[in-house]
Amino acid sequence: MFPCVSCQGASVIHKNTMKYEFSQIEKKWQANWQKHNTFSTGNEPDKPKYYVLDMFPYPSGTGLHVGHLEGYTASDITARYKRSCGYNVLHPMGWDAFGLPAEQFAIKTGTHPKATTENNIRSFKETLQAMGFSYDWQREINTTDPAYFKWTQWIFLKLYERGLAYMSEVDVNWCEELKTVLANEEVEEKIAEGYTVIRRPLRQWVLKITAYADRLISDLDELEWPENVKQMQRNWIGRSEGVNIDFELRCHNQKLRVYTTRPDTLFGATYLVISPEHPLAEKLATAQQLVEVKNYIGQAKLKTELERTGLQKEKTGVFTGSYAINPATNEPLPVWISDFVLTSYGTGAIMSVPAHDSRDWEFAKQYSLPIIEVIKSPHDVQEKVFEDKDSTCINSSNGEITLEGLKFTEAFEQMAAWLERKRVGERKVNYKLRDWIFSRQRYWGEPIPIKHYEDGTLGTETNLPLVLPEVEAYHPSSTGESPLANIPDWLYGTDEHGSFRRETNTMPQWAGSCWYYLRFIDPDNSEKLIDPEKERYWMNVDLYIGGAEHAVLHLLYARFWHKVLFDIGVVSSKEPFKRLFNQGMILGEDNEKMSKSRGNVIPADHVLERYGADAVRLYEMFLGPLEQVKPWNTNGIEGISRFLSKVWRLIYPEHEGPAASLTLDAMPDELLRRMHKTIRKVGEDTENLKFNTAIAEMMVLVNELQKAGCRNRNAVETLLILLAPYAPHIAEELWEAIGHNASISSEHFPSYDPALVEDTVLTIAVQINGKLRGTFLAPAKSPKELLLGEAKKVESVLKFLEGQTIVREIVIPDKLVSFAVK
RNA sequence: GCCGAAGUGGCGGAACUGGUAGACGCCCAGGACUUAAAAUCCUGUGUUCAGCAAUGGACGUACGGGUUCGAUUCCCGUCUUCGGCACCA
Repeated sequence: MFPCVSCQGASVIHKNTMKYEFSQIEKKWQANWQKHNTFSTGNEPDKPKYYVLDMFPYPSGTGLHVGHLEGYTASDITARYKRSCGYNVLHPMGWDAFGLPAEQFAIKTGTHPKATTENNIRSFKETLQAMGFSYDWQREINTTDPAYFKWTQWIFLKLYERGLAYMSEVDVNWCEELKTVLANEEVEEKIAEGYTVIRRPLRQWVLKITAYADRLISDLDELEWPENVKQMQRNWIGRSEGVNIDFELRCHNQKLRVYTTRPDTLFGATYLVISPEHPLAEKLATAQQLVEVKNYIGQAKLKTELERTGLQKEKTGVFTGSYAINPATNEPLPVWISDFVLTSYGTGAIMSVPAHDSRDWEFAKQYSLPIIEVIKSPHDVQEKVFEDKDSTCINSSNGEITLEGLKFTEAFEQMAAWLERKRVGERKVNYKLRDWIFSRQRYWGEPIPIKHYEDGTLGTETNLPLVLPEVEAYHPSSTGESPLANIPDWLYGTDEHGSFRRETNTMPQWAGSCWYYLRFIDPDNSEKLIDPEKERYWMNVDLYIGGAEHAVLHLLYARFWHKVLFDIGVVSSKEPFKRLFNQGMILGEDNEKMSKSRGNVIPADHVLERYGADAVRLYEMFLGPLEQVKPWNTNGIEGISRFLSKVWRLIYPEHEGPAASLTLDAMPDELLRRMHKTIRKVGEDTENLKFNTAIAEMMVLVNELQKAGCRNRNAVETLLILLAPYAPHIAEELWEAIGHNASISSEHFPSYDPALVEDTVLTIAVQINGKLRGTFLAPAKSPKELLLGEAKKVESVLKFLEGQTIVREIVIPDKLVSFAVK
C-alpha cells in the first residue's frame, strides 16, 4: 500500500528526517508494521490476555471526522500500553456494513450496496491505517460477508429452535417513505430526519427478549460499566412488581382485570379506565353511551402514537355506562375509556386512585370523579395529589382486612395476600421492555433463513449461508414486502417437505453487531461460530470503548444474544463486555454537535494531512477527560506539534546533522526524580484512561530535559517508551535513530523506583485561620515539633502572629502547619 | 415532571483521602536571536487595591447558607447546562 521506505539505505533516511517530517516518518512506519505483521495477535496461551475492542463503525460515505477517532485512539493507546506490559492483546477492527444508507443510495442510483460498501470500507480503512492504529487486520470482519452472516443466520435459527423467535401480527411502526418497519427505538430518530411513521398491523418476526428481562437486569451488577448506562438499561427494561386484580362487572358475566403497583391504595380506587383498544371497550358500552364510545374509539385509532403519548396535554375519555365492583369496599366504580391507558402494558386497564396518582387525579378533576384519601396526606387531596409512598394508610378497612397505619411495603403485602386468598388477584411482575421486532422489509440485510410451506408450516434453511440474490431494482415491493419478493428464482423452491416460499424479510442492522466481538476471536472458522478453547481464553472483552448513543439498544441486544449463546453452550460467560467506557462526544469549534448541515465537521483526513497522525492522536487525548463532551479547537493542536518537535530536538538538537550522541553520565538528582515520577504518573493514568494528564506529565518531563540540556540515554529511552503508545511513529523513528533495530513496540513498559518518586525536601505551607501566610522548606517526614518550630520562624507568618493568641496548632506532616488565632 | 452527569482564569482543562486553587496547553503581551520574517528560546499572564519598585493586602472554583483551624472537595437549599426517560398505572 505504501512505498517501502525502510528498504532504502539508512543514511538516506537520516538525511530525509533530520527535520521532523511527520508524513514521511508515519508512512515509513505504517509500512514497516504492515510488512512485519507487528501487531498480529499470536497464539500465546501462557501470557495473560487483554481484549480491547472498539464499537465497529458503519462505513458511511461521508468518511471519518475527528470525533470518530477519539474512541479509536483511546483503545489503541490502551492496546499498545497493554502489550508493553506483557499482555497478549487482541485489538481488532471490522465493519457493520449492512444498513439503510447504502440501500437508499442503491434505490437512487442503481449502484449495488455491495459496491458502495466496499468503497466506503476502503476509505475508512485508509484513514484508520493513516492514524497508525495497531489493529490486527488479519482478523478484519464484515457483517455483509456470507462467511460472517452464515453465523448470524445460524444464531437466528438457534433462537427459533428455542422458541425465542416467533411470528406475530403486531402493530408496527411503519414508515411509508422507506416502506419498512422501524424498531420502537428508531422511530424518533426517523421522525427527526423528516420521515412519517404510522401504526399498522403486520406479520413480523419477533425475538423474545422479554424472556431474559430479569437476567438482563440482575447481571448488570457484575459489570464495570458507567453507572448511568446500567441505570438506563434498568429503566429501559422497567421491571415493576404489582398485582393483577379482577373486578366484577355489574350486569356482565365477565371480569375486568387491571394491573396496579399500588394495591395498598385499593380502598381509594374510585373508577376504572380501559384503553380504547381493550377487547371489552365496546361491549361495556350501554345503549345510551354506545355512540359516544364508538366515536371515541374511532378517534383514538386515527391518532398517531406521538399524538397519544407525546407531551403532556389534557386527558380525554368517555364513560362506558358500566360499573365494576371494588372488591375492598363493594362500592360500584364507573368504567371509563381513555387513550392515556396503554394497550400494550399490563392488562390495558387500570384502577384509578386519584388521591394518590397524578394522572388519575388529573382525569378525576377533568370529569368530576370522586377523590378519596387513603394515604395520610399533609394537604387536602382535593386540592393537590399526594403520591409519596412513605406515609401510612387510612380509611382502609372492611370486615376482613385493615391496612390502617401501615406503610407501603406492609400494606402492599397484606392487600396482595388478601386478594390472593379471595382469588380475585395475584402478584405480577411487569416490564416496560417489549419483545424485539426483528424483521425489516429491505434488501440489504441478512435474509431470515425460514421457508413457508404451502401447508402453512414453517421450515428452516439448513444450507447456510442463505445469500442475497442479485436484483435489478432495490425498491421495496408495493405490498410492503422487501425487494426479495420480486425475485421468483430465489423466492420459490421445493424440498422433501414440499414446495415453499422463502421468508422475504431481512434482519435489522443490529443483528450483525450482536455477536461480532466473538468472531474476532476466531474469524476464519468455517466449522463453528467460534472455537470453544479460544473463546474460553479470550472472553470477556476486557475493555469496550464506544459512544453513549449505544447505551441501551446495541448493548442490550448483544447481551441478550450472548445469554442465549451461553444457554446453548457456545460461550462460557454470562456477559460479553466486562468493562465499558463511553467516550464523550467531540463538538465542533462552535461548541455545537458536528453535522454536515451546520458545516462544522472537522474531517479526519484534513487534520491528518496538516498535523500528522501522532499530533492528532495526542491532541484528541489532550483535549480533556475521555468521557467528557468537549469542543475541538484547531489552535490547540499547535501546542502538541510544538511538543513533538521538542521531543525530536532532544535527539536531533539542530535542524541538521546526525542524531546527538547520548551520554551515560549520571543525571542530576532532580531530573532523575522527575523521570521516575513521570513513569509512575504516565503508567497510572494510562491504566485509568486519563490520557490528558498523562500527556501533560510527559510535557513536564520534556520541558525539564530540554532546559537541563540532558542527553542521558536512560532518560531519553524511557521517555520514548512512555510516549510510544500515544505517538508511535515518532517514537519508532527516534528509537531507531538512537541505535535500536527492533521495534519500540516490543519494549517493556519501565518501572519506577519508589524511593525516587517521593521528594526528600518538601515545601510546607503555613496557614493562619485557614489563610496561607507563608511557606518553608523541610526534610520529608520531619517530626511535628520541628515543623511547628520552623513555622513560627517564618517572617511572613510572624507578622500575623504578632499581638495574637494562638488557640490551636494543627500540623499535617509533610503538608502544612495551621494556626488558629484570636 | 422523573432519573443521571456537570458548572474552576479570555479558552480547553489540572488538583491524592478536607490541606499552598489554576498543573499542562492555547490565546495574548514584552524581550533575545535575525537584514527581516518564520521557527526557536526567555519572561509575564485569575480579578482587584496600594506602591516608582521589590513587594504586600483583599477577593476568587455557578449562587445562598452550614460544618471545620482549613471546603473546588462534605451537608442543606437555589439556579443553569448537557444526556436519558417521558401518561409503563
